[in-house]
Amino acid sequence: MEETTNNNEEKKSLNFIEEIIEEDLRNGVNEGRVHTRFPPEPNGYLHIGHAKSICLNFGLGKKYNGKTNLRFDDTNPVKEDVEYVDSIMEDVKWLGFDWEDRLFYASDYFEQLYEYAIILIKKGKAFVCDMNAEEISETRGTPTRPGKESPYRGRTIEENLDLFTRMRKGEFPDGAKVLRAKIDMSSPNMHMRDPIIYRILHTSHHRTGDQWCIYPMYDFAHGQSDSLEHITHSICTLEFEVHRPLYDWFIREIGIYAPRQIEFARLNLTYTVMSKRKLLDLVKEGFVQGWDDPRMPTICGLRRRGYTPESIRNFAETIGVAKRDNVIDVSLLEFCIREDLNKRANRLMAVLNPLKVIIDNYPDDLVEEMNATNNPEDESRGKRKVPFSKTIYIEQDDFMETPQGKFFRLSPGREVRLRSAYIIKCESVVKEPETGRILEIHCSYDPMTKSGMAESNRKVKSTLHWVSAKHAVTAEIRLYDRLFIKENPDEVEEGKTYKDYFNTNSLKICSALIEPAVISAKNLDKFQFERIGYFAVDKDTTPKNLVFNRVVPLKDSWNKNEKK
RNA sequence: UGUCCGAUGGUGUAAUUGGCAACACAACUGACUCUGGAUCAGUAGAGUCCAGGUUCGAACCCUGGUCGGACAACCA
Repeated sequence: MEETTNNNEEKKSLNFIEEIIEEDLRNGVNEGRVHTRFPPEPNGYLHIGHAKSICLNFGLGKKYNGKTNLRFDDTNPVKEDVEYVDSIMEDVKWLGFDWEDRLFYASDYFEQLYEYAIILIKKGKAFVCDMNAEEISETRGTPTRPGKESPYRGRTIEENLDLFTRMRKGEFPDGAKVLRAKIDMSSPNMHMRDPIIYRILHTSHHRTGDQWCIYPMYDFAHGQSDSLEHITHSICTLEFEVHRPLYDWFIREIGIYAPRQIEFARLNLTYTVMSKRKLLDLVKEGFVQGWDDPRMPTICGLRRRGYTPESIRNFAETIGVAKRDNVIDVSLLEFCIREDLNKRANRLMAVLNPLKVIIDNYPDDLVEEMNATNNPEDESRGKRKVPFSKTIYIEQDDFMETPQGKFFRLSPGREVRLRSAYIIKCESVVKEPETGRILEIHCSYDPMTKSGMAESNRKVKSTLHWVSAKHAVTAEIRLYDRLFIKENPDEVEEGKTYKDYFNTNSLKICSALIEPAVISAKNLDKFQFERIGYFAVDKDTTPKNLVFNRVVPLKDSWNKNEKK
C-alpha cells in the first residue's frame, strides 16, 4: 500500500556494512560473490545479541544472493559440548535461517591448521616455547610497555619441527610447551607479541575425540577457517578489531585467500545482561530456572516466553548496525512483539484477580453462547462461542466503589459493556462486615443490549472482559518483569556486582479464570487476553494444569496515569 | 600515559557522500473505539562532543583537544 503513494521508490539507506559490500561489488572484488558465516563457539546458549549477528549475516547472504555458512568455532574442548551445538542449530533454524549443506566446524580443519603451523615453522615464523603460562604472561609486557622475547625464540627450524611433531604425538603433558608465532614482542598491539597458536590439551573433543592432544588457539583457527570457506566478508564484533592485524599476518605468511573482516558493535539491552558468563551464573546460582527461563535474553528463553521469530528478526532490522556502543531500550523489543502478536494472536478473555458479579435479573439456569471475534485485526480468524451465565467474574481493578479521577469502569449505579455480551449496571455491593472487603457485586443487565443486536449500540464509557463462573477454566499464570532493577546492571557501585540488582519480583505466579475455548491450546500457542496482555502456553503445561507465560502486557494508558 | 575504534534528540539508526538534520521506539495532546489495546491526527525534544581551519556552504573534509570503548586468558 505504501508503494502506491510514491512511485519513485524510496530507497532504504544502507548500513555501513552493506555500503562496504556494495563497494566491493562495484569493484568486482571476489567476482561479485558474497559469502558470510555465523561462527559461534558451542559453549553456551545463544542470546538476542547473537540473534542480531545471525540476522545480519544470513540477511546479508540473502540480500546479495550469496551464501551463509554455519560454523562452530570449536577449538577449546574443555568448554564445549554437543548440547550447545544442538541448541545453537535449533535456535538458528527457529529464527528462520538455513545454512543448507554448509554446516562446518573449525575442528574439521584441524589437520589443515596443523599443516599451516608447519608452514610457519618452516618459514622460521613460529617456535616452540617451554615457558609456563605465568612466565609467558610476565614477559608479555603491558599495553604501554614492550614485552621480552622468549629464551626459546631462537630455536632452529629443525628443533621446532621436531618438538611440535612430538607435541602432537603426546610426548608432553598439558602446559609443558606451546607453539608461538614469531612476530614482534614490542608491537603496540598486544596480539602481535608472539601469540600462542597451539597448546597441549589432553582432553577429548566433542567431535574429534582423542585424535588430538594439541589444539589451535581461536586466533589461529578463526581467520584461516574463514579463508578455507572462501568467506568474502567476515563480520564480527568490535573486540576483534585489534585481532585483525594478526589474522592478516597469518593469512599473508601462510599465503592463502584473504577474507575482509568488518567489525560492528554488539547489542546491549536495558535491564538485562548479555554475556554468556553472567547468563551462566544466573542459571548456576539459581537466580533463574535455566537457560530457557522466560526472563532470560537467550533465544530459547525468548521463545519460551512467547516471542516469535518474526518479531526478533524485525527487532534486529530496526536496531540497525553501526560501530558505536549502544544500549537498546527493551521497550523496543516489546514493541516488536506486540506489533506482531496484535496481528496474529487470537483473543481470549481471562480474569486474573476475580471479583464475583451476580446478574440478578438474568435467568438462573440460562446459558447463552456469545459470539466473540477471534481477532479484530483479522476478520478471517472468525468467531468463537463464549458461554454467558448469571454469575460471572470480572477483574477487581475494573470496579471501584467510589470512582476516582478518570476511572470510567464499573461503580455503583454505573453502566458498562461486557465484551461480546450485555450492558450491565451495578446495583449493589456486598461486603464482609468486619473488614469491609468487597465479596461480590450485584448487577442488572439490559436484554436489549446483547452484542450484535440492532439496538445494542448504546454508548457506555467502557467495556470489561469477563468469564462465566461455572464455565471458566483455571490456569497458572506466570507474570514476568525485567530481570534487573537497574537499566544497566553492569554499571556497578562500589562493592556490588550486577547480581545485587537482580529483580526479585521478576517472576510472579498467580492463577487465572479463562473462558473454556482455552482448553485446546497447545505448547507455545499465543493469545491476547483482552485488556491484559499477550500470553503463551508454557511447556510445563500438563493435561491437568494449564500454564501461561505473559509475553508482554498490553499498553495501559490508564495504569500509567494512575502511577503519576 | 601505548595502539586501535567511536562520538547526531531520552534511546537507536539515517542524512542522496559538502547543500542547511530525518525515521523508529519512548514521551505528551486529541480523535475514534464493544480491548483505556489497535488505528488515525498532531506536539515537544538535537543544531550534530569542544575549539580552530578549508569552503559561498560542514554532521560529513583538515588540525588539535575532550570524553567513551576495546586490547596485557595456554578463552572465544
